[in-house]
Amino acid sequence: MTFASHAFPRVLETSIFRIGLDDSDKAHLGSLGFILRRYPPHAVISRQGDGEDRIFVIHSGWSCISTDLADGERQILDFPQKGEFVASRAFEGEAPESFTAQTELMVFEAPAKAFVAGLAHSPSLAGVLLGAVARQRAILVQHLTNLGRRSALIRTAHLLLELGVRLEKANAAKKYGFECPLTQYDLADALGLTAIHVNRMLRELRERGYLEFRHGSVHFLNREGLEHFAEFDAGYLRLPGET
Amino acid sequence: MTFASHAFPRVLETSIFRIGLDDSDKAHLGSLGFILRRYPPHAVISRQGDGEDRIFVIHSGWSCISTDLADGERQILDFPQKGEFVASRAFEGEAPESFTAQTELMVFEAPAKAFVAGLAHSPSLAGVLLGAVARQRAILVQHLTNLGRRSALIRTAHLLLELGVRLEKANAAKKYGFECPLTQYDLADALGLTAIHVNRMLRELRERGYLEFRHGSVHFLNREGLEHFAEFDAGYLRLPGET
DNA sequence: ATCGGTTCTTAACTTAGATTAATGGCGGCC
DNA sequence: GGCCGCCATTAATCTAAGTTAAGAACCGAT
Repeated sequence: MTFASHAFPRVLETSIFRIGLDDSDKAHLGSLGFILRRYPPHAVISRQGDGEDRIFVIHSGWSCISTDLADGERQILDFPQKGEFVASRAFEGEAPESFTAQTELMVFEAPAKAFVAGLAHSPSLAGVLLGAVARQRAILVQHLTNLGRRSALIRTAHLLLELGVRLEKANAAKKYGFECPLTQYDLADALGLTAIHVNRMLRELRERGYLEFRHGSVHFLNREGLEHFAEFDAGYLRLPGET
Repeated sequence: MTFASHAFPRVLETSIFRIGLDDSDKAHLGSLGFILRRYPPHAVISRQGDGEDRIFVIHSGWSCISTDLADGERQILDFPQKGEFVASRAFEGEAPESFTAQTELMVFEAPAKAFVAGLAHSPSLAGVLLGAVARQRAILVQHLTNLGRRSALIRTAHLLLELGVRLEKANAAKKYGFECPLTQYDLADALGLTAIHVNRMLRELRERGYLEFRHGSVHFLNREGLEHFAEFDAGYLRLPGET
């Protein structure tokens, strides 16, 4: 009994894999070789172009998945949260994305090969994985829509609302908001803006009485109003099978 | 022997599913109930919010996948091409995206349930599906990066280069370019720009000697130069297993 | 306690892309 | 043939967001 075999089932309870698996599936998941690892802040866990063959389940801490551009800029694709899984292109081929820790980060890791091979023995696990992949896709699609067709102000609000809901689903939010160690530069790289403009947008949201983002935590002041203003509908964050 | 059972194997030869399947897998695929259907231009095949349970493989024609915004605008997510598959959220739950024909469109359709159930009996098909899903994700990720961090000019070039490569892989490109029935409004909705600005960007690309887009066809004049200018690297369009 | 780095904040100015408006081409249809 | 609707094209103007610059607040390290 390693540390991992203790902690892993516990994380599953609030994870993306919590729905649709019976005990034997979960036992099976536990046998796929997930081990718990720790990365320090700013550690690059996998770099764009690597031949990557691990899959990850977040245990705690913040990280980001990003593409790196030629001129040194980056586009952040997502901030995966506790219980969510990361497998940029683990299902074969080189990783077109980087995975970087932002705070101290604890993740469960397993070799992708073992994981994929394991799917053949557990149809319900395969189904749950497809559901999780579909949810990731929906998140990416909303992000893309944000960048393409929404104003900077709404875009910023939308991202913070989304993170709020995802953290709630992972039981990692507070009643009024959530802890968020992201800098305004991080937000800018996710939102396709400059950090200066993000600062303006946060001020605007504060002045309009929607939310405060100070000292590393987001505090919703008028969440319902904000959701309406940002045309935010959390439906896309629901897991298949979740009510 | 229906029409479909004739045409379907033939399309597979140039499709996303061409690699990694042996004859028995292909026979299995053929038994999943794919039928060939025709949709007229502008037909809405599935609408955002539908409980959707079909999956599609494009046979011929152009279509788009999009999200519809409250104010009547839309963000086009992708233009799926011959041999590629479409299954917005078919793996359970409601479709957060619309699927619309742009020209006359021929597609193979099958019930998602039968397809997903079939995966359990064919591990290699499941693996190939995961690969196809990973490629779709990579396309989406490039699109997102385009919107977030690239200029309108490069963004436009990048999209046209991508479509060129995808059509070549489907054996549907000409030596110097490809037929493209998209309007500048369609491009605008994909690129997060206005049609007027797309027009300016196409003129600019023409004046710089990179490409011409006239009378429904894209003609590359200096493809290598353009790929360099647009930082375009087709690696992300490769299928796992493809050389 | 002081220094240096990182992050936040604000103001002044510039620019890429949106908006508005107008024109011409082209194909379908009565 | 002439009308109508869609699409391409261009110019003039406006605005959201970027750029540059410069402090202030905060933090850890010496």
